[in-house]
This record gives sequence, C-alpha cells and structure tokens, in this order.
Amino acid sequence: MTLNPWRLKLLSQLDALGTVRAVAQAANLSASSVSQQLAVLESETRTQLLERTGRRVRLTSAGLILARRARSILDQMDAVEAELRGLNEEPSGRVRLGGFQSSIHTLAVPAIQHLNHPHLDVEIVELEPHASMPALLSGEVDVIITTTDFVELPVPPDIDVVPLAEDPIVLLSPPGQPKAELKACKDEPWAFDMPGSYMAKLATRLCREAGFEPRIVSRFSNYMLTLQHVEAGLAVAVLPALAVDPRFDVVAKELPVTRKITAAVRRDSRAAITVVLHALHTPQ
Amino acid sequence: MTLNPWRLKLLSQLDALGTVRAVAQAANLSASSVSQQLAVLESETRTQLLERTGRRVRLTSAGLILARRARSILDQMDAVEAELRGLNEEPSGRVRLGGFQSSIHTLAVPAIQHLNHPHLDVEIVELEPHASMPALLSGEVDVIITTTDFVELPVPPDIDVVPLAEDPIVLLSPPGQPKAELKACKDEPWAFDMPGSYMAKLATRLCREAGFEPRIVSRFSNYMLTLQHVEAGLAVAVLPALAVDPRFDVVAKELPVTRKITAAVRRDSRAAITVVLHALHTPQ
DNA sequence: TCATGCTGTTCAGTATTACCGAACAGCGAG
DNA sequence: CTCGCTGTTCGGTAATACTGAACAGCATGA
Repeated sequence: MTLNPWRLKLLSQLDALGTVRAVAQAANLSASSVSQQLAVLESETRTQLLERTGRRVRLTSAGLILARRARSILDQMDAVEAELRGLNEEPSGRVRLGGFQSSIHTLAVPAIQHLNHPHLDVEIVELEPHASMPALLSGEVDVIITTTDFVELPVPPDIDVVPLAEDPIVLLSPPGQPKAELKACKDEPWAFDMPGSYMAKLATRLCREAGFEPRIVSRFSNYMLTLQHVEAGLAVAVLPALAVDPRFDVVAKELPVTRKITAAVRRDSRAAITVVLHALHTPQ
Repeated sequence: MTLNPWRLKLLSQLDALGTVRAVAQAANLSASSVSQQLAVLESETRTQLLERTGRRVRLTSAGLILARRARSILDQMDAVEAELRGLNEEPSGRVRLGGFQSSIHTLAVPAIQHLNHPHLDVEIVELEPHASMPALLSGEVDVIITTTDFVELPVPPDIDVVPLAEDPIVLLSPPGQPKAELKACKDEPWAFDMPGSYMAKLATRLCREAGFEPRIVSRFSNYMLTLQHVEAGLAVAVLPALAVDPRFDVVAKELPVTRKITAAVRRDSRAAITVVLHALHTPQ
C-alpha cells in the first residue's frame, strides 16, 4: 500500500499552518475536503494522526513523525521533478529572488552559492515582507522568501508556498544587563512592534504567559531601531532570531516559540526557478 | 505539482519487469490501464520516459532516472509505513523467511543481522525457488526471496512483490582453462539446465548471439552439480552469480545479462513482516 | 511473403474517488 | 448565554482510474 502524497502534503501543511481551515485555504480546497482526506489517511495507516484540542486539532506524535517524513519524501519528489526539468531544459537566464533583509545572508546567499549552472543568474532583491507577495504576483520577482505571517490566506491559486525553516523568537536584552528569561523582564521597559502586528501580539501573549503586562516604552516596525534601543540599554524586546544582526551588541536568549519562514513561487515555473526554490529548501 | 506514486511505481516496475503486460499482471491492472497511466506521467512531467523498440517499449534515460529515483521514494514511503506500524505494534514474534540457497548468506543473513528488535525472531528457511510462492501462499513462510523467473504472472492479488537486486549471469569455466568470453566456448562441452527452464533458454540465446550452437553434454537443475562439473574440467556453463558458491574452484566471468531477485509477502502483513521485508531491500 | 501471435495504444464506457456546500457539533471568549 | 470560531458528516457532483474491445505495429516461422 502506497501512501497518498497529496494527503501527506495536507498533513505536513497542517503541521506548518496549524488549522484545517488554513490548510484548506493554502491548498485551495474546502475544509471538509481536507478533513475527509486526513480521515482517510488515518484509516489507511491505521494510526491516529490527529487529536482534538478544544476547537482545533493537533498532530499526535505519530502524526508529527509522519508529517516530517512526508516532508522529506515530498521534497525528494520536487527534486526529481526539478531533475527531470533540468534534463529538458538547462536552467538558464535570470531568476530574481526577493527576500526580507534578515533572510538574505542567512538563507538566500548560502543557497545560491551552491548552485552550479553556468547559464543561470540569480539576482537577489531585498523586499519588505509585506511587499513580497505582491511583487511575486506582479512578476517583479520569481521567488520570494517570506514568513507565514505575511502569506495572506487564501493563497492565490497559482502560487506554491514551501516551508523553509523555523526561525526562533529571541528575547533581547542589553549586554550590561543580560536577562535569561522573560520573567526577569517584568519591570523592564519594552520595545514593541506596531499595534496589531504579529510580533506585537506575540510579544503581548508571551509576557502575559510569563505573568506580567509589559511596560511598553517604544514601538518600531524597523527592527534596526529596536536593536539600537536594546543595545543602548533603553529597552528589552523580542524579535525573530533572523532579524538579529550580529553587528548589534545585544544579548539574545532563544524562547520556545518559532515563526515559520517560507518561500513562494508562481506555479509551474520554469526549471531555473524550480532549481532556485529547491536550493533554498535543501539544507546546506 | 506532486508526482503520482502509483504511476511512479508502474514505471519502476516496467524497468524491473520489462514489458507493459508484465507490469499490468504484477499490479493486477490491465495493460491498457498501465499504458494510459504511463502516458499521463509523461504528460505531467513533460518528459518522454518511454520509447518504442519494435513491439516493446523501453525506458529512455530520463525514464531510467525517474524510475530509480521513484524506487528510492517508494522505499521511503514503505519505510514510513513500517515506522508507523512499528509505533502501533512493536515488531515481535516469529517471522519465517524462505529463500533459495544462494540468497541466504548473500541477502537474507546480512539483512537480518541489522535488525534491532528484541522481541522479533526471524527464522530463515531454505526453499527451492519453484517452491517458495506456494509456501508463501499457504502460510508456511511469511517472506520469500525468489527471482522474477519463479514469480508466475499474474501475481495473486494479495501478494506484494518487491524488487531487491539484480544478479548478473556469469560464464563459468575450469580454473585450468579459463575462458574470457562466450565466443571462446564455441567448441567446449556445455552443462545446461533442464530443457524448457529459464536458464536453459537464456544460455541457448546467449550462445546463439555469440554465433554458435552449444554442444550440450549434461543437464542439471541442481547447480551444485553444474559447479562440480565445471570445476572438474568437464564442461563450461552459465549461471547466476548468486548461485556460484566460492567453495567451488571455478573461473566466473560476468556477462552483460542479469536476472532480477525479488522478495514477496502477503499483502497487509503485520509490522514484523514489513520490517523484515524493508530490511531486505535496504542496502547494507 | 503471409499468417500468427506478440507487443503497446486508443477509445468509449463504468466504477471509484476527490471535492463541494450545507448542516451540524463542540469549544472558547466575551 | 450568545456568538463565532473550529472541525466533521452527509449527500451530491466532477474528475479520474480502470476495463474490455478494437486497433496498430513488429517479430517469427512456415
């Protein structure tokens, strides 16, 4: 009996996206279809893969194992397709890769450096995360690196989204007054992102879970300002690890929360684009 | 776009079995279904995977690449299923593995030695190839190692056949009069298998392709007798490489022909059997 | 050279499966 | 307690896999 890779993909996306409805939107299916497909997968594997947690579901440990193995298998299928496309069509021409600032030297450059196609040019373009999907849709770029926060659901039907990595969230404190955990920041001044933003909501929730209301003294959407603030001893903050540039002298403590970095391309892109996408999510 | 693993499996089986009709029988499908599925796979991948060779087809180089990558992916799917079954059911109890003599120390024992399940016993049973499928069907053994020569088509619907390896055919000559190629054996006495057997037909075809009719002086179905004959300088022969026991002092020259070694189990076997099957076709 | 039997393919039809929307059930937040 | 979120089930439709018949092409043997 062979497992159905579309169902495996749905399971993997459920791990990545968190809800059946989000998976449905990402996959351009209805929630009922996703629910039924996952039920069939459970019956085929004779394994409980999901369990109810309130009004949501989460993956059981078996479900997590399967989702992770599935990702590897699905990646190999993508690699095989890319290899076949490569046989037909030597990747060539220019591919424009857009990514948010902190992804460029951490994800894009290492990936591109490993490519070995004499006629392929990859142009790396910095794009703010909120601008990357419109740029992809308009054809201004061919591949984007973004986070699930900035991938609006439903995903447009001709866009493929691929998870790349998980980026931990870190607690930042000044070098002179390092803090090892959130609780130690109860009385500290806080630098936050703009109200309503994902990071602001996340930071609020994390502080409340640590048992206090954060004393917010500043709000920046430009993380460099946040980093400067912390380095100067003016605030503590939480930011994604990728956003923390080593040139700022701050103490970073990883929290048990991550955000998900994804890449996206237009569906059925030419071989050169597929190769770049594949290079991005192949571990270096 | 995700490749359809059932189609990949058909392509892989075409590589292993050689004809669309043989694949159809092995898969319990009609030849027209296999033909259409492979056509769809070609259109999905935008790659020619097959080409006509007279009244048969063969895989193109792209088809071979895909078939081989497919096998790896399909193996991983089997491994994931086995892992899930292992979560549900620690492999335990006795599994009886039947194999033809030359497969035991070359394939079965190395595979079993790598298993690591405290409650799993594997009993290895020698079975002549023609006896192994009936033994599997009757429940006398749980896994068999055989060759495609002894897997009658159509495969019974509840049997899964898995390719394991390719066993080259070798030209055997006495140590005192070693022969480097078939043509050099034009005037030699030949030991053959029984009339009508696969090996006899194959040997006949190989000799004729080398430009001569073999002078057959003996016919043995027991390959030990063949080996003894060659060692004693009484004949030359062709046999599968696995059948050549090193304790016989003969000169073996590999020919550009192979036979295919397969394993088979009853469908939907319990986890312990699946684990053994998986161990068999995981390279050591 | 022709007939036969093998191979694979195409076609039209049927069976099976994937998907949808509606309706429902359960849970958490206000 | 109400509302709005989540996921699930049901019945129906659309899409796909599969079949058998008919066909085409090739190799072999008489």
